[in-house]
Amino acid sequence: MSERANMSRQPLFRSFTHSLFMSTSVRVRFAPSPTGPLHIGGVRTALYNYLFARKMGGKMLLRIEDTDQNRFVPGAEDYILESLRWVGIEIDEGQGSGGPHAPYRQSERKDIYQKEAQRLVDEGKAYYAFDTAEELDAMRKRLEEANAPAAQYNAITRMQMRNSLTMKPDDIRARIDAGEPYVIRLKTPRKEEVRLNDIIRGWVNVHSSAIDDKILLKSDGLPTYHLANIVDDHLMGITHVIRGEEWLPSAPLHVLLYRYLGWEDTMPQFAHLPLLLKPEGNGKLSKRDADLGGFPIFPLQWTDPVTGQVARGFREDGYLPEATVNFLALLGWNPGTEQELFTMDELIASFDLAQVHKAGARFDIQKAQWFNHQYVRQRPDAELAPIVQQQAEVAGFTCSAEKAEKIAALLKGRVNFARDIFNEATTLFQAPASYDDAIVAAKWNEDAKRAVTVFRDALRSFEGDFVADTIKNTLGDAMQQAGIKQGKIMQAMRLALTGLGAGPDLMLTMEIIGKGETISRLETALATLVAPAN
RNA sequence: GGCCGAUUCGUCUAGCGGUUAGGACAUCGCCCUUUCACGGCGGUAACACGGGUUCGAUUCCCGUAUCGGUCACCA
Repeated sequence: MSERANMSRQPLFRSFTHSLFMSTSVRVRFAPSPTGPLHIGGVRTALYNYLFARKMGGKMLLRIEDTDQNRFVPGAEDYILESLRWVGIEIDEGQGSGGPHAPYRQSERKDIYQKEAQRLVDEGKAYYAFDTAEELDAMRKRLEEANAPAAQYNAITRMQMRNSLTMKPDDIRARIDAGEPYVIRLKTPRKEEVRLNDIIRGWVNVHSSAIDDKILLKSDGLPTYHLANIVDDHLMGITHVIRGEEWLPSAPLHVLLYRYLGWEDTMPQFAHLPLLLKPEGNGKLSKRDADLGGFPIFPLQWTDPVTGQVARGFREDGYLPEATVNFLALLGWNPGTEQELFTMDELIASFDLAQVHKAGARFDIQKAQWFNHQYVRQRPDAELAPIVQQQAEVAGFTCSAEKAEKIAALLKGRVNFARDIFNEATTLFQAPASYDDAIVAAKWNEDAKRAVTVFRDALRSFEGDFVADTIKNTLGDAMQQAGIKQGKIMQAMRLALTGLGAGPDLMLTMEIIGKGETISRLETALATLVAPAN
């Protein structure tokens, strides 16, 4: 008795403090299930929660919803934490950060849910059910054959099933004492209109007859999502539940639960976010789309601990966190202005739940690439340099920090991904091993040969700083003296130096490879290339 | 199928009774340039359909269609 009283005191106390804080402080939570890598849609949900929390000066919580022991995947929780950290979502309270409502892992809060479920049973708002999986199947089959509107365990069918509403009290006690497995089901009212005012969607009405007698507590003693999320949101003082649209159909059930648990006056407000859809075709975005389209739908790379299969991640694919966030933020929300590029602080400043779009958004990786392009070109050269340097070293070249920085400056505006800078820069490390045949045929003629020869000679006697400006002057003067129109021979010059017909600024290219290498490449070209037959 | 939700250029979206229906991505063209890009400028391109309400509907209401979600001892 005293133990029981003691147990119920804590939640009551929390409930009281909760209502005190309610009016002054927004508290939101991101509550993923550690069943694998966090989907990019989950990251967006977390982001919207975070933006809202920061905007309102509130708190962002992280709760791990691991009430399904069968679906537990090792490493998934760490993956979630690391993903949020990578995109820059800071957790104020919760798993990994601690806080006054610990533990934040639902599997460690078992007793709390059991007590609340028991309370509902005691108050006649829920009941024990002993039906086996086979009996449930049989019931559904029977109802389907009878063309019942809905094959569900509800106010009508519950009286034909094996539960504490149909069985004798002694029998019930005996079965429980004997350890027979049972679940606790919500006694959903037969006729009742359940209303809910969604921040994004407005009023949503559902008749209770459409809600079945949901299982609240499973036979393994753990709660289902429905019970756990209500109990925790209440105890943790959550003021706004911002989650995916897939929860909208069960939201009325949640309202009912708040009511039955006696917490309706402090019930959080709901906001159901639109879903992320496949780039083309029907349905929601899935891993299959990622494999097919060759793009990531997970924030970080993930290796399945069982199959060893690797799923690509935004981070490993070269997306910058700020680009990922910017892209995600605008997938379903927009401030109504024409601004496209936002820092996290700017997102926070302009974010508004009421402006979240209602319809699902197709996932368009091209837009993500464009955002990445914007952020790559904005990045200081010094920050891009180490990436270039590392790739160069992996490829077997030596590359000074200075050179890497120059390369970054030369190429960052041309690429979508930082790693493509090096891919476009190979001619800056290596003399051409071959020459583009089409360009040779079109541009390598007597004038070109003479131009390259004259320029080489000019460089041999060149003194001073070998930089773009002086190189340009040297080339210009040499061509003028030789009576050659510069425009006519530039592609041949590029061909001689890089073997290619296209590329970044040639003067800067020469500056980066240096005078000696420039002369050497020109000589090699003169020795190797023959003019076409005419 | 029942229930819930949604529906503006190919895509992301602005619009909240009267607009030449705006922006961005993509696409096309032009300019810039030694080239390819980048960048700049410009073009093509949308209110799902049918009824109402209204002097007037992209906007409000009702149907239809289509799409999405959901109907587990998963979240």
